[in-house]
Amino acid sequence: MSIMEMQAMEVNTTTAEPLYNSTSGDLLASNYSLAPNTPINQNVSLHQASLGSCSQDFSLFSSEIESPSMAGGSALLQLAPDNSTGLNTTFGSTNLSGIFFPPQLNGTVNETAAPELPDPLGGLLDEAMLDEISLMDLAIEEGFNPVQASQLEEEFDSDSGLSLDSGHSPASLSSSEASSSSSSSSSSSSSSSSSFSEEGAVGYSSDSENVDFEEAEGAVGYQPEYSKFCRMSYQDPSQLHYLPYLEHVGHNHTYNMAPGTLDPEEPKLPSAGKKSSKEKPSEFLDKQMSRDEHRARAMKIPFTNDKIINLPVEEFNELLSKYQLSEAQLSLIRDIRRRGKNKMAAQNCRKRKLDTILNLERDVEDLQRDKSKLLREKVEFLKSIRQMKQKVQNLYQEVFGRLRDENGQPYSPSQYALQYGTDGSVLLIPRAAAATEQPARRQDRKQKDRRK
DNA sequence: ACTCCATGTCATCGG
DNA sequence: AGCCGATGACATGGA
Repeated sequence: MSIMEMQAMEVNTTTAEPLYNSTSGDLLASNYSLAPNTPINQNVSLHQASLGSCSQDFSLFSSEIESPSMAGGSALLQLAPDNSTGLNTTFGSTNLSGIFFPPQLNGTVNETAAPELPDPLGGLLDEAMLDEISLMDLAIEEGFNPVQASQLEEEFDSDSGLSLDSGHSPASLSSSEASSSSSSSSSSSSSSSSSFSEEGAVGYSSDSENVDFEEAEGAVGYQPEYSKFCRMSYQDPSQLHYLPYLEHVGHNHTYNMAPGTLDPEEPKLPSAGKKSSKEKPSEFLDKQMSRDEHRARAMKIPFTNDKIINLPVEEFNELLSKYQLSEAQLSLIRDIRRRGKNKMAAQNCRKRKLDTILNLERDVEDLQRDKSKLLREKVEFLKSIRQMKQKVQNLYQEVFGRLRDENGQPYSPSQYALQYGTDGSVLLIPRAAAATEQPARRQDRKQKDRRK
């Protein structure tokens, strides 16, 4: 309704108050009735006007029409409404000529309308049309199209709006995968094969104690959702049992390493058997080991890389204190611990980043749905406004066409127009006056008209 | 040969 | 001051 009011104001500069004060969207749809306290008045020029034969079935106004003689020279024709509540409306001081003056009326009356007279209602309707056009332009411009709208409408109809189908949500899928991953990683401790297991778990598994995965898990606190982006090895935990040895195959990151720490057993040549099927078992096991594991073995570190990496600080220091280790060994152990922890941190960081992207994409989808829904609602509102305006126009024609002057003649729509008063009255005023009247002078005009 | 992707690693920052 | 996690940047190797 505010849109309509604004549009009406754009056309009728004299409009100062809401045309309607109704919360009902179909305020004019039920019938053309006025609330009991909204009499329609005519100004003095209609002091002998009558509604003629319209009283019997004219639902807008009751047949109770103030007698011209009763009003005397300053007749204020009161068109008492019936008691219908269909239009519980307070008519403001609105120039009805601007809103209601029907363009068709110009051709239906005997008197010729002035050519300079505007066609306000038609303008309003055109404006509404323009609104829709501009809306559609906007919609198309921003990715909204009727096909999409219809699809969305079906979607909303079936899905009650914006909530995403959790069954289709990557989050739900990924969360289940995440849980399975978690259980997988925790249950794979005996095999030491999870990609979460880190180097220590993979490296010395053949000749050292099993990995304590409870500790390892304690170090990995983040259990993010698995997303569609997660094409990393831990996306499908079930595969981790079969492919752990591939995790570090061929990776030969030797930068930042002191030459003396290079593991002689570490495979350095890219041509050294790319096909695992042709490798000896010892080479196969070697390739399961990370570089740090090779280094640790070369430096004869007496405990697993997994412990080096995952033990709490106190236990780690306690472990170191139990052995007599050279400075090179201690340095390597510290590097192994640092790299191992950072490797886990990097994995978690990447998973977090992917999840963030996924969540943002879902947010974008939600917002796009919101936007599409609002656009469709706007279209519907504009349609409703257009229909209401049409009904108002019809009402205006009907009311105006049934008014009669003292001679029983209809009023010329080119010379007279209906106008709302601030007190809820409706005045019939000369068109020239209606066109030039300023809101500030409205009361004066009313008085002046009454004196006519 | 080249690109893309996953991963490891380092440097750095902030708690 | 040192530890530690987070993260950007870079390197590396596989597909």
